[in-house]
Amino acid sequence: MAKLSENQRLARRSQILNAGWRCFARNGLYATKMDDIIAEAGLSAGAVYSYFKNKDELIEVALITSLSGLAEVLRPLLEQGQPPPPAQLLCDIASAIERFSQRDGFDLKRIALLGWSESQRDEKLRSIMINAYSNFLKQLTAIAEVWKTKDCVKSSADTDDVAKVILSLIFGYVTQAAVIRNIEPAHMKRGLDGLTGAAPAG
Amino acid sequence: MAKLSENQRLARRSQILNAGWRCFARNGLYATKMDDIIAEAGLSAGAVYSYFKNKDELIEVALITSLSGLAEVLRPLLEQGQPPPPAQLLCDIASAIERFSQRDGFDLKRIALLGWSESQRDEKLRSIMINAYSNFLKQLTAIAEVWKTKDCVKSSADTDDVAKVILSLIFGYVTQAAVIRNIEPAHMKRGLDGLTGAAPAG
Amino acid sequence: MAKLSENQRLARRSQILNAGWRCFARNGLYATKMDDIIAEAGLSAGAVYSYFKNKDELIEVALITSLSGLAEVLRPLLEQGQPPPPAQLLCDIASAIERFSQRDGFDLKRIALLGWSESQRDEKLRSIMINAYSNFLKQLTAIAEVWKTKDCVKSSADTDDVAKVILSLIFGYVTQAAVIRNIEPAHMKRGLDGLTGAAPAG
Amino acid sequence: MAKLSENQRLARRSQILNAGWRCFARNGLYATKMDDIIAEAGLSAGAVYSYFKNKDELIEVALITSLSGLAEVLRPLLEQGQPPPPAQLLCDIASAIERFSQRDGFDLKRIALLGWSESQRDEKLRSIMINAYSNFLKQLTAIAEVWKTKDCVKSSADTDDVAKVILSLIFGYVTQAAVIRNIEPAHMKRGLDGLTGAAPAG
DNA sequence: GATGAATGAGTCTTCATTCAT
DNA sequence: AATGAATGAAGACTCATTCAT
Repeated sequence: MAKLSENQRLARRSQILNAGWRCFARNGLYATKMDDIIAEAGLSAGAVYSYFKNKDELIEVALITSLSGLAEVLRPLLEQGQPPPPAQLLCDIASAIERFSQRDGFDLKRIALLGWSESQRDEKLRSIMINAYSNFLKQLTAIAEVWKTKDCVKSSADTDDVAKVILSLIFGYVTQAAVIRNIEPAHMKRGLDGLTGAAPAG
Repeated sequence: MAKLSENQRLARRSQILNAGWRCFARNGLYATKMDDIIAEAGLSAGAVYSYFKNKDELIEVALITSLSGLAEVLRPLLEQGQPPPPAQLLCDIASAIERFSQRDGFDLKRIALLGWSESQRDEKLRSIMINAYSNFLKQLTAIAEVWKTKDCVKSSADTDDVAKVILSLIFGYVTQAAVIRNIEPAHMKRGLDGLTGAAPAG
Repeated sequence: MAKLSENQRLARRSQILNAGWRCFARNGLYATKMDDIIAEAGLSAGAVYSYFKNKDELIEVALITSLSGLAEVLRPLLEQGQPPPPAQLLCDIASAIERFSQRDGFDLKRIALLGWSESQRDEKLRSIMINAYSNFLKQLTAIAEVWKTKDCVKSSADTDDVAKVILSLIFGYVTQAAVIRNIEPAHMKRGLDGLTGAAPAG
Repeated sequence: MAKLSENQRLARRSQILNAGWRCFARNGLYATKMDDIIAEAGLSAGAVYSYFKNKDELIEVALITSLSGLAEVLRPLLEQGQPPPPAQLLCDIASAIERFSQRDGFDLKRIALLGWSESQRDEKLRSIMINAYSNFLKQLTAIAEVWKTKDCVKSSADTDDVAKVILSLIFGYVTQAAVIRNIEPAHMKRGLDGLTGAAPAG
């Protein structure tokens, strides 16, 4: 066969990675066997192993690229100069995650759960996650600053803490949506709205 | 050899379960080998297998009992007639989780991540989780009703949605504390306070 | 099953090692599959792997213990105070090797060839061999000193060089016997006798 | 593409064979992968396979041509009408082997060890070796006859046995030089001289 | 003729589980 | 009841070889 172009190689790699995502989302990291991924990718064992050193690398890349996929999706929401109020932003983020999740059997929320779990035993993965999430936190802190100027956030508040609460809400949404499957973006908006702007919280 | 009393059997079972928790928290569900648990419990393979049918059962019981342990811990906070305002309640819950976590190598937060992850491929486990979490949600809804009477929550709010948001905050706290390790109960309180009771959120 | 005594464990290990020797002698190091050894030992894979970490360790131990077996066999010949003349000693050594070789499908000469070959790519193995062979050389040097006093060796000779020549003769016997299979201990005696004690060689 | 001339084909084949020799000498027969040889030869897999049917053939040809290379080198020493005395001849042969070995990563001594080892499981290879070595033996027998006339060898000696002893010395030199790396051609001369021409060995 | 990507049979190794003692 | 040695099915990975381009 002719030498593959860089683009073709990248496409092949994506094909395998997609197969991995689908299998992992369906069965978890460990119950997924290499043969499952190989069959799902429609390739041979050798072909898969020429793109990924071993199963661990495939897992790692699958988890890490999910993370950057997520960052890509959230960027426009987090970098806008005029962020919507908290409840609306949260709803927008949850919606973006849902949209991203619905592609081709690749469920970002499930992958996120796998990644969090795996990060507890893989320090390298955890440090990559810390890096990615710290970035989100930084962006959320900046947004909280803007919110202060719009009275969405108390002027006395610590914007770092506000950012952590928002990130918690996002993580919690993902978990609840994946595990209990009782929640939609709009619920988050309405619930946070209900909690917000009422009398002082004391 | 003499028949063991019911109490002795129960103690043995706990001993194994504790060993399982420690191993799972340390290494995850799959990287933990039965031999690890056997060694950690200080028993023989045969002994462990006389208390648990197989590894899957041990995993299941470990995850499910964690869940009920958590329920036990949260009960006094969720059932009190006079709940503190949202930010304070959240802080209390996070603190309770931390206290519960610090026991003898058994980290509830890590176990929670494992459970969420595992629930994606084990429907039986997931339905048990749904049951437990639905209970929390019901209790939180009741609390949200009380909050309404205290103006901590808008009178127009849907208390189910408020409950979901509170549960998200708890889940998100657990995730953030386990993965990023950047957060303490007080941050949640201050952050939610900052977000709450400011001008209308629109 | 009951706990095995130290002796039982050692016996089991020998059983596996013997199976390895037979397989290696028959088929070489690499064409021998673990399944061959497992079948030859009459055990299960797991059992074999509980005595040897992996195939490499089994190979290493098989080669190294052969070496010490050889040393055991040669010791009485090399340590005797009154060594026979060179040609006779060589014949005795070759005979001892043959006797050692004929046990139960374990051919020391073939194993030696495998070991020499393998030593070219395994420095650890090579250094163990160097150690063992250096010992032989030392003993042979001492013998050459005795020979000098008996006029079997010129008084002007370097006994280290004499020792190296004797070792060469042993190695060469092993090789020729294993590869060409044209030689017996007596041939070495007669050939060396023919070469020795004639007119000056210079 | 244009058809390659016979000369070009032969050059290509040599190029591959040389690559094989270098790899085999470096890593042994089995740890050397076809990809190693392909890379060392600077060709493509397909190209190599158009010159050699498979790895076994490449191994066989590499070993056999080494053998004839050696014969080529030794011929002038073994066919001369006036052979030097035994110790000197041995030294000359060892020197010739060393000279031959020092070419471009191709170590004849290592290849010899591989060949001996492999001959234990490949009867075809062994019979080719027997053929080549028998030739050496025949030439050495003729030389021993000459030695008899010069009193380097006892007149009563069996020249076949003398030849076998000389071949053993050569094989032993190769082994000792490759494995222990403690020996040079001159040591063999001096050692054999020390052993020779002293008092009757008796 | 040449290429090198793809194949897939073949190996090593692990580990949950059993059961003879 | 308890033990822990033994089992063997299952899974990850390799690498000689092929063949479409």
